[in-house]
Amino acid sequence: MTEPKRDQLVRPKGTIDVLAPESDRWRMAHRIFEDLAERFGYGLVLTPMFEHTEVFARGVGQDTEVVEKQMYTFVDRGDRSVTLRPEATASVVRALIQSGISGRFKGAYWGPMFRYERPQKGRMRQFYQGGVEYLGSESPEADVEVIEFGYRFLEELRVPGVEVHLNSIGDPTDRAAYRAEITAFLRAHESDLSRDARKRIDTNPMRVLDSKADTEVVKAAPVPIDHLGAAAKEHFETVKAGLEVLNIPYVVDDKLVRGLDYYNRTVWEYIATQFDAAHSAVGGGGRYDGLFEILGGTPTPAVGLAMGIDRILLASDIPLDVPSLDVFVVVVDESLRSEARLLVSELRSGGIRVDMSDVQRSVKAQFKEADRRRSISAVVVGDEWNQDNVTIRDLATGEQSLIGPKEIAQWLKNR
RNA sequence: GUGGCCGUAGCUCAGUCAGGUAGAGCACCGGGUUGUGGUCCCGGGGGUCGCGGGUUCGAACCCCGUCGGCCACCCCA
Repeated sequence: MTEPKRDQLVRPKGTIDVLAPESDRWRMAHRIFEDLAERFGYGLVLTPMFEHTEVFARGVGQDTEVVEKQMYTFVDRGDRSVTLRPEATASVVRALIQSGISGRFKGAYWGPMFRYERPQKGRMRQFYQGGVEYLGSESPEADVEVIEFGYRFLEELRVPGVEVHLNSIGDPTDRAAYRAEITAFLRAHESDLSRDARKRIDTNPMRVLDSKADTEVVKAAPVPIDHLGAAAKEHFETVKAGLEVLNIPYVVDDKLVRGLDYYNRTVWEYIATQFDAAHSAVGGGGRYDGLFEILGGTPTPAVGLAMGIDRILLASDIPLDVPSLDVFVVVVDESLRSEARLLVSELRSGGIRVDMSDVQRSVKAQFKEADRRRSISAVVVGDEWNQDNVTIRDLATGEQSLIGPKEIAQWLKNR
């Protein structure tokens, strides 16, 4: 990180700037995400980056960490309380309700999310998520498809050592009975619990299960998966069977509960095992059949996920040294500069990645730049131009030949 | 929000313990090779040592504050 000079302006705490070539990886991640979303049949959903605070307060849950202390909330000039979105699911559901769409709907989104917290690697105040929502279906096949989506995304971005941690937290009716049990258990062990855990006994007892400070105590605690109703139980079994059909490995983690209130039944996280716990969760999702109602819509079953792009790129093995140009045009004779410019323009129109120097420089310097820019080839415009030829050099092998300018595209295809 | 470590050139860092007005490698630019990169050699540009204040004849170095980064907790993406 570069430090600011005197009056220099710097970015806000917990935000990042991403420049090339590092941003090449972001571009690639975005392309893979969009491509995957299209292959899976998810249409693009655009929603505002801020909402009326109420959308998240109600949607995410009043007693969640996110709403209690992480929201970027402010009052705008019209005296409305608005909040920078800490996640997108509540927004997408709000949008669906507002546009009056009902029935099956598959949508994908990509963009920045905001949570006010102490930054650390893989945990920023503005971070990026790509996610999909599968709305209007209570079928376990929808759960399986969404889980597969995230798994393939991580596969295509070459994230090693991914584990799918899977659990079911049941339906609200199952949870009422369960809540009484977990509360009683926690009360009985109250003296051994961390302070934070004790505070949660009344507000959100289930979340004590994944508190790292309380792993010992919680080992013997009752877990939601043992308290599923018949319907939720069957749903979960079908989801597991569906994953097996697709050869998607998973581990059932009966302590996995997620931090947002709207989930029911299936919940899961993708864990990058190469990392410590702090930022090993690179994505996660769950079923949220109750959210439409919470936000004032008609009850609609739904399942969705969010992938943490920042963390995924930290874990990804996608290399940086892929070629970023097909051709770098080297101008030998300044009198041919305009011709070279036109050649660059035509090649670009033909879909080829091309660049050249914007000022006169030595041939050596231009070749150096071609190399530094990770170009596949260098095309020399010099004396040979008068015979309607250019010299094209393969920068990896050093081989070069004389070809006509129109043959460049073909040369690239053949190499 | 709590606790700890750290901030010197674009990057990675040395110099801080024993105060005397800044260094290396890499990167960048130019030349050696007046039309050929990735190797080599030579040269060059670039820093009021994160910022502010204090102590001192003198501060990158000592003290205080502040901003930022990293790590753990918390929680999650």
